[in-house]
Amino acid sequence: MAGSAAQDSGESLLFLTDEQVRKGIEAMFFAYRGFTADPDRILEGMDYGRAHHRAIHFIHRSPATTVSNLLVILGVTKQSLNRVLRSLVEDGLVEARVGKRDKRERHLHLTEKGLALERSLSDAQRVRMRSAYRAAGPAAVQGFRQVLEAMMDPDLRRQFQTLKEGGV
Amino acid sequence: MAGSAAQDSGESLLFLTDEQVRKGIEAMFFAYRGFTADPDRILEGMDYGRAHHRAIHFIHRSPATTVSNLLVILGVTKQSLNRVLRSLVEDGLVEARVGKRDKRERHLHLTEKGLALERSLSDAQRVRMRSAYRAAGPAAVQGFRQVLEAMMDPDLRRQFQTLKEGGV
DNA sequence: TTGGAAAGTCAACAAGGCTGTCCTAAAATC
DNA sequence: GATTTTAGGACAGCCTTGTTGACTTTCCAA
Repeated sequence: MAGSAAQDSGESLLFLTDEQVRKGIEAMFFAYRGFTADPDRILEGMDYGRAHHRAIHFIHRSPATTVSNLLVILGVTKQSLNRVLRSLVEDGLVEARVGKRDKRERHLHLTEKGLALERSLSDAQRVRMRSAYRAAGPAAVQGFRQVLEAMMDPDLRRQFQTLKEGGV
Repeated sequence: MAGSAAQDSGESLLFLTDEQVRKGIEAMFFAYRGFTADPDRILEGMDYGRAHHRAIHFIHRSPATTVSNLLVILGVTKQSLNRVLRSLVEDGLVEARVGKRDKRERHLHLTEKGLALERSLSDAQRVRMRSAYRAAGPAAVQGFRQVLEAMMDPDLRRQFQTLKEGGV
């Protein structure tokens, strides 16, 4: 049966069969495993995990960000993030500077040591990303980004777009 | 350095700036959150989590699959999977039938109750997928699939492609 | 100036990974 | 026929990373 179109209301819907969608779901599952595999390998053995990687990534991404900011971006509870941040600060990868205007806030920065780990993690992840991009081609990459963006929760999409502008 | 093209060997590489790649990484992170959000909401409150969802998905996907098969696909240890399967069997969502040719094997099937939960989970996930696909358009969807496939580990890619053929 | 909200910390618990070990039954091999 | 390998299950204990609940410090506004 292969190409049986569930409904045939014009070619704009033709591609949306349950089969297509299910394949997309599984592709997402398997691809995410690959996506995290390289950093995971680097972190295993050190006392860190994926949670530390995420914190490091976004602190690098938005230096001087506050803990609350990070909470929103990462979507975890502050207690959960706190444990991760504490170990990073203790190990001298992250510096938490008390805010000048608001002393309740802690502004987060990577130290030299933190920057070095960040670089090794993101290098590993970029190698895979880059080779996937190269294999798929520029047009595919654009489609990839469009679908991912459409898949996000609206709140997260806004977060993503803010970061996007900030970084370009 | 921001936008410096690391190497400039023709326009086929030009788009691969660090910025582009970093955005892809973050898009992947945020999109995966959205991807899992709906099933997670359904499962919370029940005694189940994402691990149960994954097992249910792939048992539904490949009925009569064995425990070993599932281990390979899910990429976890048998101890970890066993805990999940045990609770699903106890609760009457999954049936484990002793193999006829090889009595050591257990062939896994969803019961009516299991099928019902599978349906509600995959419906929720498909709604989001479908609307992302619709928003991005057919060409984008193809690119999306190409990049995801290129991002997988070769072993996982083979797993994925096997499932893909089986299902069409 | 005081009471509430916001930012952050500490403690304890749960899910779901992991390793290691031991066990049975069945199949495959010698 | 005896031995080894394979499929699967069970139990113990550990780690990471989520969660809630209770607490302090700081800020701001009534």
